[in-house]
Amino acid sequence: MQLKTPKISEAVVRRLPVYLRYLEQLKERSIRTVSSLELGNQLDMNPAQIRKDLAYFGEFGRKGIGYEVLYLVDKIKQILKLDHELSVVLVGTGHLGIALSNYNNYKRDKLTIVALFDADPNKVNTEIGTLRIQPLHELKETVSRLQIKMGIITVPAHSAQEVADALVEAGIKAILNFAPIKLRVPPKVIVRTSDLTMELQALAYYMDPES
Amino acid sequence: MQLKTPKISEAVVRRLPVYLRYLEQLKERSIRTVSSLELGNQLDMNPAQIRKDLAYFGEFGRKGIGYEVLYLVDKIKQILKLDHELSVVLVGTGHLGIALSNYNNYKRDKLTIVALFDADPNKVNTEIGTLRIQPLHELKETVSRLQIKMGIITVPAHSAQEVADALVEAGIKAILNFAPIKLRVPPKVIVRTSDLTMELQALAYYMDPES
DNA sequence: TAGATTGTTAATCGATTAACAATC
DNA sequence: TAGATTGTTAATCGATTAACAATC
Repeated sequence: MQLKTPKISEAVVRRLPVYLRYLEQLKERSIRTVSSLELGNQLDMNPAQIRKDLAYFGEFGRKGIGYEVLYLVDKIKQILKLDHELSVVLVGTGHLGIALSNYNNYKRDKLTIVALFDADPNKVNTEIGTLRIQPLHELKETVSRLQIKMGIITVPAHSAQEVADALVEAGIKAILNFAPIKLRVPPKVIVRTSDLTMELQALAYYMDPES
Repeated sequence: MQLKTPKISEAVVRRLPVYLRYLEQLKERSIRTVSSLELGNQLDMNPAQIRKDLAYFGEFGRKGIGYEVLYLVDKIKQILKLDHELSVVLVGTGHLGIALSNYNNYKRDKLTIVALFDADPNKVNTEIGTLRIQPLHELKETVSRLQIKMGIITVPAHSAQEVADALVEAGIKAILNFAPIKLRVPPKVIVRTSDLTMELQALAYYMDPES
């Protein structure tokens, strides 16, 4: 029911989970309200930016008081659509895949990994947590039966494009890709790539050559 | 020997590994030269941006010709300091930690994970690849003996700050943090946090509520 | 009421893109 | 030479920050 949507930049969307994570902590500590100034101090961000980010989506605060923690948590979850059930499929049950599928255990939202796939016949039909690893030929049927919208790719680079194609074919709307490769998908499908080794390489730049 | 350094933005530094990754592919395919136009097409980026990014660090191309792949690969590695040996320590040998330590097997640069640590006595002294998992009380001695400059944190959120403190105390200059928490470190230490669940949450925003 | 803090407009800052002279 | 493509300046675009009236 978002009426005012002037056009939200990706930078804003990426900050919302940051706010959410901290607000969840405040919630646990039973803190009722928080100001943008306090939030900014804790997160090393400009308070004006925080107010502006939130104001894109509505008037969530009260002048002179600040933001009510419980209310804001709910609102941000709504904005991020974490209040709807959202089923996720993960392909590639190596160490990274398993690490991500453990996310289910900690989750506070309705984003759930509901199916695991792997090409390795030795892994197929073994279980991780409560989920059975399935063979890839079951992908399409499972995605449509469980109404899965989002996919995570944690397979080696050489098979990532193939898996992406299969996910798109199965009707997936968004992909979080951990393979170090640029995926080609139709424009309607959203891809976000997270390359852990590239992060390391970028960090090396800031290393002081001496010392 | 970088003389001209007008002040490079983080956005630029984060794009260099993207260029590098693609150039490595061209190198493997024995392609000699590439233009910014071609690079831009392949990477979905603006060619002017690519030229500008590279020009911050020197004149690497030739007018009318483009960039020589081998030369540019070397230059970018130099800029990112991937031509120096750079030793990395990883703390937390859960699935994510193991996934990252496998990076050693694929590496094309001199960035190497040389030590693994874990708090769990059952893991200590077991091996992952060629590395023995060490107990945390050996951290400081190992970091200084092996001249380790960079650390990766893949422990649960509740112990991440403690580990960060220990890394800083041991003399680490940069930290790549995968725990979902904002770390407090002295200003001279560089921290980059990569929160995989936040990526998923941000992606949920773009989900079409219908369909 | 006085103090605090929002939501929002205006000012600033920085990053991206376009354009083009230089030149291979 | 003619065509291609760089390096770089200028123009544009967008994001961040400051400032402040509104108001709890």
